[in-house]
Amino acid sequence: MTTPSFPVSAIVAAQRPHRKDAARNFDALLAAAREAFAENGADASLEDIARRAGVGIGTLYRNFPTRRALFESVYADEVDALCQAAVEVADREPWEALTAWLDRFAGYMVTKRAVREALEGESEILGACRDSMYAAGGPLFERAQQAGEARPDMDFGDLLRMVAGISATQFSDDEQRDRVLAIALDGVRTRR
Amino acid sequence: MTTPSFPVSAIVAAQRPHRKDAARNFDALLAAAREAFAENGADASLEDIARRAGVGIGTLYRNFPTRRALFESVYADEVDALCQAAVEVADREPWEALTAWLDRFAGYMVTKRAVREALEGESEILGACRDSMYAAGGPLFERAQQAGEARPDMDFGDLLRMVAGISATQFSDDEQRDRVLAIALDGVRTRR
DNA sequence: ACTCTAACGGAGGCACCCCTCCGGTTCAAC
DNA sequence: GTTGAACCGGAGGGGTGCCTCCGTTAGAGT
Repeated sequence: MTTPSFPVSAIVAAQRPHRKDAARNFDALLAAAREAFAENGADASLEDIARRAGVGIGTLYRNFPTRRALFESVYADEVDALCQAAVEVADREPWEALTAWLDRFAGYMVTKRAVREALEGESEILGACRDSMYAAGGPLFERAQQAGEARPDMDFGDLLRMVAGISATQFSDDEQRDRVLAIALDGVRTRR
Repeated sequence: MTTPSFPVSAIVAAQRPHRKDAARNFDALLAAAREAFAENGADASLEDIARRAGVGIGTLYRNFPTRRALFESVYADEVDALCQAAVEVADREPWEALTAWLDRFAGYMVTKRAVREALEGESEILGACRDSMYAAGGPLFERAQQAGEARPDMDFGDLLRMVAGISATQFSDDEQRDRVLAIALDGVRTRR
């Protein structure tokens, strides 16, 4: 949005320890945390995460002094992937590109309900994630607007929250989720 | 939906104790629980609820043996109010009646995020709540469909989840929430 | 091979929550 | 007014989570 976008996961990579065993533990912790956050939401037990990683609780705290620090690290590269997806989609027709990216975005939200909370939180890296996301998806939306495909009386933030809200909801099955999302996106599309 | 609708709060009223002090505590507990659930979601601390009600934890457990029992009782009359609103709105134009009711529904979702979870849970009274809600709102939607105002390729369950999802999301302000909701509902409306 | 420093793991103190149980209290019926 | 049944409050035992601290271990540089 305002900030230039760059791979937020680089910030995390910089914190990866140099020693071999330490690096291994660092990775195991991230993997375990990713699992745990997906299963139990953002307030998963830290002790459980250490257990899953086969690591002492002390090691967890040494690498990630706060729950938030761990949380941020976990999602940095998911956000990167999302940004990457925006690039891959850029050469399609405006509306098609936008919806393709939003589908991808929605796909994340289903399992990673925690990402959603991150969209609001205030912090160095989480802010960078949000900025990256806006920088990646925003232009897709604006292009659709300029092509006259998306309604002009809303902004990208509106759209993102709409999609986030819908995809975070529990549906009876994936079909229902897709159906509802498509209907809502119909409301975003310009009438002709 | 399938079950006939009747005031679910009557089920709760039947469990209110007869003795004066007991009845007072029962009411205080419900009020405290309503507050706590609104603030902290469905997993608010039971001990905190008892504290707020100025009552021992034992009293809470005597009246509501499980967290779920308390939870159900709290929301029964909110659901009743929602059903009542459907009646009040029934004499307006089909589309206008539907959106008016959905606005009311959305209003609940903002604060009472717990109601949303109730929409899925399985249990005697929670099931009755869901049925009541469908019985109240469903006809409004079908009327709009028959009037050619709402698209025919979706059902009331789709609509409810869409609105629930959007309103449960955190927005920067109420205006944004209303704006996004209106856009999504535009997708529900038949094109002309 | 040796060292010494960075990293390890988990015990332990604290806080919170759940739920049961029981001695004391209060209502209401007679 | 008396009385007994219904109701009360909260102490207490068990569980889980958070975070710190420190004796032990193992990698990296020489």
